[in-house]
Amino acid sequence: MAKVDTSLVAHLPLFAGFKTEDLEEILREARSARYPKNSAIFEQGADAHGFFLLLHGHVRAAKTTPTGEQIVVRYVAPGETFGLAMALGLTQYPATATAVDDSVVLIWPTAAWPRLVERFPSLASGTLQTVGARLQESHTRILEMSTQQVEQRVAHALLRLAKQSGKKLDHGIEIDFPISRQDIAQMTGTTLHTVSRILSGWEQQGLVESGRQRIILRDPHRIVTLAERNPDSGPA
Amino acid sequence: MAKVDTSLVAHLPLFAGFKTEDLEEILREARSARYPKNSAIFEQGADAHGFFLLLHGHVRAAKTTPTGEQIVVRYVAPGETFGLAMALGLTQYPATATAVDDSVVLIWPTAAWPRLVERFPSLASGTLQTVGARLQESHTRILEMSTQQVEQRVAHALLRLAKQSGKKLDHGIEIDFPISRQDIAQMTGTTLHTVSRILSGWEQQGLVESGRQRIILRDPHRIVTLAERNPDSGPA
DNA sequence: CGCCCGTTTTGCGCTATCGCAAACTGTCCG
DNA sequence: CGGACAGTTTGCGATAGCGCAAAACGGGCG
Repeated sequence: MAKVDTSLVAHLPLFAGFKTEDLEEILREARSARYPKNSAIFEQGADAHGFFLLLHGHVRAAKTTPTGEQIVVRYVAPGETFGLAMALGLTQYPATATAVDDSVVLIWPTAAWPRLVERFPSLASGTLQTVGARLQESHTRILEMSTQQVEQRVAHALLRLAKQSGKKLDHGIEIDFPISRQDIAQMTGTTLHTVSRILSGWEQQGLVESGRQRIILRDPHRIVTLAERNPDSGPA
Repeated sequence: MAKVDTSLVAHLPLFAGFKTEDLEEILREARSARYPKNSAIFEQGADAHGFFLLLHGHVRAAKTTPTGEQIVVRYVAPGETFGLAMALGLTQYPATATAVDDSVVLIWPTAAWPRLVERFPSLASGTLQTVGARLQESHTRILEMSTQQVEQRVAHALLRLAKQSGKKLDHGIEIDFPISRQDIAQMTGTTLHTVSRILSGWEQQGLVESGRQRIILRDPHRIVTLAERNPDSGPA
């Protein structure tokens, strides 16, 4: 079991205000693991054996229906926690987590959570805020799906991804992990076909540059305009 | 400031395991208030001055877009908390809360939260579970909006309402508060017109009985079938 | 008791988006 | 270097559900 350096996590909001020795105590309970690109981290419905902190890479959390359709719940960026099932009172993971890039995580065993929370109550409050933020995002997403057209939703999704995991280039912002049309469709409640058509259109207008599992926002500002555009304002 | 009887809240999951005197200490920080039908409890964007526990009645939490469209985030039933903004790290309410029936609530001032969690850490864990459950519901809702047709979504919504706030009648289950077609549309991401058409159809088939802001599920079992029905199974 | 207003119902044309199918393409592997 | 394949593009017909408009309804209040 590798020793984990506190410097890796000390700057995270969740651990803000912790003393180095406390951090060490917390990290002592965790082990680290590496997941190669496209490998499963845990499966929806499996017993929640632990909770995770992503150190490197990118992870997709997806939910599957009984009939096999999938949606992407979220993409996890480095520094974020995931697989918190047990803290939320579940015994099984409600979604499947997959590494979309070579990824490194810290894993705490489920059993460690009650102990840690008792010892460090602020962990619970901190996690509460994290989960609260995710709840807000979910509500925003529901609002968007209820009131906006597909093009606007895709615009919002890309902007969010760019903000969370965008790499600045001189000619735009690149989303810093492999993401397919299908993935975007599953984030926005549409089909890969429609996403493809939209991106093709945007590409022609110079808004984006994209290829196989790769998207660069060339003109973020105009995409913001698109995202906020009232559907019936202005001509075609 | 009225004294609040612990027996009102002692049975709630959030307070399970609390000693009577602890409960009294917690309740001492709260005051109760009554909101008549259709009155606002707090507005989206207003400073979060407190958090709430619903004792009697029913409350609708709704989110409004900049352009004025609304969605219903959820209906709050007696025994549930709402307006937890500050516990989630927000300083303003992310939604508007309205009493849809004459309602009675307990209100804790925002400032009491840090004190209470410090004194009773299990409040944080308990709230975490509550919020976690809501997050799951949100994800389920997103999944439904992404993969199901309107009729199925309406079926699911009504079943959920019936489960949460259904009153058993000998000829079915009645949703125990006033709810309009528009409300249901805002819960399922559609229009009141479509909801009206669907309910009309169901009424003819004897699945429901409904009227002005009133819905009775006459045949819950068949509605469950509808909700689970694969869109392309069976003829029209 | 009758009026008024919010709610519900219903018709009809429209279109955004899906669904299917087929062709295309960039990458990785052998 | 040449598949083979996953991912992408694109065309085209079908349709669920929207948007608008108007009428019917039902309850509460003066």
